[in-house]
Amino acid sequence: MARAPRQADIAAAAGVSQTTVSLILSGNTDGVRLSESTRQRVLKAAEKLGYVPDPVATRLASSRNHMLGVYTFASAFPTDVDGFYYPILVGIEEEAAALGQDLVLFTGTGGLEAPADDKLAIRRTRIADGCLFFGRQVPEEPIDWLLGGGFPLVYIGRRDELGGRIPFVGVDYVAASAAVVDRLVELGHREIRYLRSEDDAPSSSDREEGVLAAAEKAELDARRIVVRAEDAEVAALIERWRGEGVTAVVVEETDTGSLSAALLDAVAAAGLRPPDDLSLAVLGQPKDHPEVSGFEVPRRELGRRAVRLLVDQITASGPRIAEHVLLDCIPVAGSTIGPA
Amino acid sequence: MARAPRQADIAAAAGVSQTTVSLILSGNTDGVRLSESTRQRVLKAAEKLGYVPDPVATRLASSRNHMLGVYTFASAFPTDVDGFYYPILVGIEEEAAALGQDLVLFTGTGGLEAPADDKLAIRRTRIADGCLFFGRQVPEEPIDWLLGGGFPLVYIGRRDELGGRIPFVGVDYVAASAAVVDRLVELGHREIRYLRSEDDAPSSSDREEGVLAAAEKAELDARRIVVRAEDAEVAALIERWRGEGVTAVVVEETDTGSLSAALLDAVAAAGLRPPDDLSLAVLGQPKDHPEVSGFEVPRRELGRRAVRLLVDQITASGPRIAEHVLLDCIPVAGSTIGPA
DNA sequence: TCAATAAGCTAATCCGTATTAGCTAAGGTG
DNA sequence: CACCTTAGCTAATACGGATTAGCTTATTGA
Repeated sequence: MARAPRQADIAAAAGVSQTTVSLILSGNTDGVRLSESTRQRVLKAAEKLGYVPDPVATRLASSRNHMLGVYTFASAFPTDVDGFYYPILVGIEEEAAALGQDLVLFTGTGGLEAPADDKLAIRRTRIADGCLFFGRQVPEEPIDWLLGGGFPLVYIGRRDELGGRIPFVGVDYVAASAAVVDRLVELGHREIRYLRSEDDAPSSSDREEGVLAAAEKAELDARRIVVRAEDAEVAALIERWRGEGVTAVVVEETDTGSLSAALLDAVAAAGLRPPDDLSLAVLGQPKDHPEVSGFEVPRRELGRRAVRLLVDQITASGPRIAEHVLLDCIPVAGSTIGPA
Repeated sequence: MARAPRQADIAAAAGVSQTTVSLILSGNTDGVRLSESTRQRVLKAAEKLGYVPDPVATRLASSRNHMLGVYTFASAFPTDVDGFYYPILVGIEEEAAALGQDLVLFTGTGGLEAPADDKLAIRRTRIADGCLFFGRQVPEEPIDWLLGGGFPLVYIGRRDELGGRIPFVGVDYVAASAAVVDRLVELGHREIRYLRSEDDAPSSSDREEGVLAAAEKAELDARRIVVRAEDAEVAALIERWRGEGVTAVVVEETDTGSLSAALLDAVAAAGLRPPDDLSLAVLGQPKDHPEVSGFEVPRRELGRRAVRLLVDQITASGPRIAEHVLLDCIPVAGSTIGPA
């Protein structure tokens, strides 16, 4: 059971020092000069012995090992919100591969663990050159600790915590949501309702902000527009809105997609057919309903961009600057929006 | 920018040596004795400084880092065979989390790279304590190299290459497929066709083997049973089989699921309604068709089991033995099989 | 001919932790 | 009082590669 060959083994085989081997194998860009013949001898010996640098040792000595961490506060492969995060992961993997980076998925971050374990788990991320984070809430203390230590990290999703020091790649839900309402207004709608969940994730607030901004611009009565509701209450709301003369309904799309699904079901159950009986828009893309108007969240691009930002941070020489990127959504015309 | 505290810093703060700190923080189960007061002093200092062991250094020194590699020969998050491998990954993540292991996804294994890169990428897996492999083909040379070096690895899917030295967790397609045909025979079917793709993956051959075994047991004419075809040819086959008096069709389910989908479409297009007009079984579970008879591949369990086997190998003290595990499929009664 | 230069290489050290061998001082034994 | 325990701790080194300072030999210049 032969051990993996080290630089020292190559050195012995080629009759040089370990230093020489290291210099040759790592490119030797410095002022140190080595003859071409030595170079060849070392390279040949390395090839013959099947040498592969030990990434752990490399990292310890030089602090680069071409590994990016991926830290999710839930499961990296979620089963319940099936498919929502998946395209982001696809984007992450694609870009990481393109940039020659491996991915380390930190597990043990499930709900069972105590926050203390979370702290430890987050610190573990330091084994990688940098780390991507996803999740609703930011555990401020460990993240602050990582940032303070100059550890490169990028959040996926907008994060304003810690005084804006957290670099992130987010989605411009405000603009995209406003655009949807703008379009409805253009089509003559005045009685619009915006249905959102009780949950207070940043992405929800952003959408609401966009909706309200567009409503104010159009001088609609903002107070009547926003309606918070649970899935079960949606059917009753539809009935009420009919009485109020509502001509358009906008609903947010969350990661579980249950609220938009409830709305679509309720509308169908009430016998209303969009866009004739009611205009319908979803702020996001409901699963299995490509015909619904709204916008598409560039999830794959989100992943790719986050990886690029992270690698930029890792390779940046100067003092690190928190970078904040907001990606535009792609409008989806759909067939559920029509004139009032 | 304060550097992360090291054991040496704790040692200085507590007035002891780095060795003492290491012993205390790592549990010190050996014969070395330390007083309770020193213990407390060190622990307090560690707590105060916010010490976290450097995972890289730990690994370099001890050769365990609680990281399991995951090596896929394509993308870890495949977009084309969407969802087929996903449950396996879910299982891997669950079990890894349960066992306190992180996951390293090795990328750069896409189609663009030359085989030489594959070799390098595979060797890179040595950063982890062990590695899981998926994929149709086994790149024998690098795998042999890893095995030869005593590196723990487990394949997902049956692998007979390298003289059976490759540990794996597979699925007993032979038995599951035979069971499906047995059931058809019990119901009185004598003219059965087995539709499979041209592709020669082990999982395909296994299914065929099971089908043929059951056919022979029932003394059916084995030569007429197996039919290899492309998706496009399926419609024509259906027509032919009607003429031949075929009463039951069995189709294999591959990772893309395109062949079974083609068959289901063709049957519907021909106006045949199973199980009355024709009995239909799929050797696996076609996406979005839970009503079809056949069996369910325990994909999540596959992932979980592979992780367990890998961790067993890593922690095994004695000489490593290639372990081969075959999991049973879960029969799916479905509603597309009936009496002949 | 003697020093200055340059070419080609290596010794030594570091990164942070784990581990082994062994040292010291206090207490006990014959 | 010399001898042995034993408790309590540390020096030294390994792990594998990166890096810096500097050491030999030729070669050149005056």
